[in-house]
Amino acid sequence: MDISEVARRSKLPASTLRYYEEKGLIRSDGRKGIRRVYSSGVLERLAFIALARSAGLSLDEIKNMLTTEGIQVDRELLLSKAEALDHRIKELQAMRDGLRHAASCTAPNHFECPKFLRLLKVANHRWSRTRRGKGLNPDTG
Amino acid sequence: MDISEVARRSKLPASTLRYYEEKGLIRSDGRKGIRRVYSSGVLERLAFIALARSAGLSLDEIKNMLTTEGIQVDRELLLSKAEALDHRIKELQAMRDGLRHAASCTAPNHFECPKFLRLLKVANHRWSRTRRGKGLNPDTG
DNA sequence: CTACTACTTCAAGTCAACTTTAAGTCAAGA
DNA sequence: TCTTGACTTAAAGTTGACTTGAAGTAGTAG
Repeated sequence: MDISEVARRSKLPASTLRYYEEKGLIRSDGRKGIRRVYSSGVLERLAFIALARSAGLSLDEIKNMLTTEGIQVDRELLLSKAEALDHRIKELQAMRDGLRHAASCTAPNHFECPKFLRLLKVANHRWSRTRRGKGLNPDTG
Repeated sequence: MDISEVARRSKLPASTLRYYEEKGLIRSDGRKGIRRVYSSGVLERLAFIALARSAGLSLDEIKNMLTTEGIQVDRELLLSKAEALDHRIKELQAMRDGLRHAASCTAPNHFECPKFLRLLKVANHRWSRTRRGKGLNPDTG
């Protein structure tokens, strides 16, 4: 496959594929002249990267979970990422429930609604235990 | 409260509070001389913002969910955000399950493990239905 | 051979969300 | 009164993840 086919099948722009290669997340299997040639395995790899990105992992973190061949076998790392995701899932569930409640709650100001405040508090407590470093995860819904 | 107390209680740097004010997410209730004075309600507001941020919403999106007084009463908006969060939660669950499986799976290469690939595929299918615009999550930061 | 087009590299630009810096203000204590 | 220190503003800098632009190259159609 050439880069345009990978781009088409992965729905990523070619520039992103080059960028990922530069960062060491994927490899082209060789060149045909000056042009990159990819094997089909790159698509699964890109699918994994996309999923991990959408789960809020940084490219560096993702890189650490990958080898040239496949997924890193560092069980500790994998499990700790899974654990972190689990916390994040609970935050999102609290947020979702909070929004649904706010949508149906008749209180004039949600910041005075006990149920809403409780959801906020639960999530915030979890979040302060959970957060790493100083930044949040940079991703959108 | 002055800004340092809000900073201490919200665990956000004062610079962030000023930045949020500049962006219209929070307000100081007045000034004592040149200095900002806050009412305690700002803490709940900041808690909501923190939760929404950690759920992946941008400051602009969050701003749209807030009024000067509290949470926006636009049920449509709130419910659609909740819906989007629900999709995201399922992505994260797929990722988490994928990682846990990878950690325990004995296959030499996870990209050849049917169970792992199935998890990838499920998540990616959902993702392509879910994604908006062309890019992945902008992020970050 | 010439044109065309899809690739290539490298550098610079963009964006969100902050953070840092420089220069100034003000209330309080020695 | 002078100094200290926590605040203030406006502007510039930072980071991660890309994107864009300029200039060059290689396979192919005419």
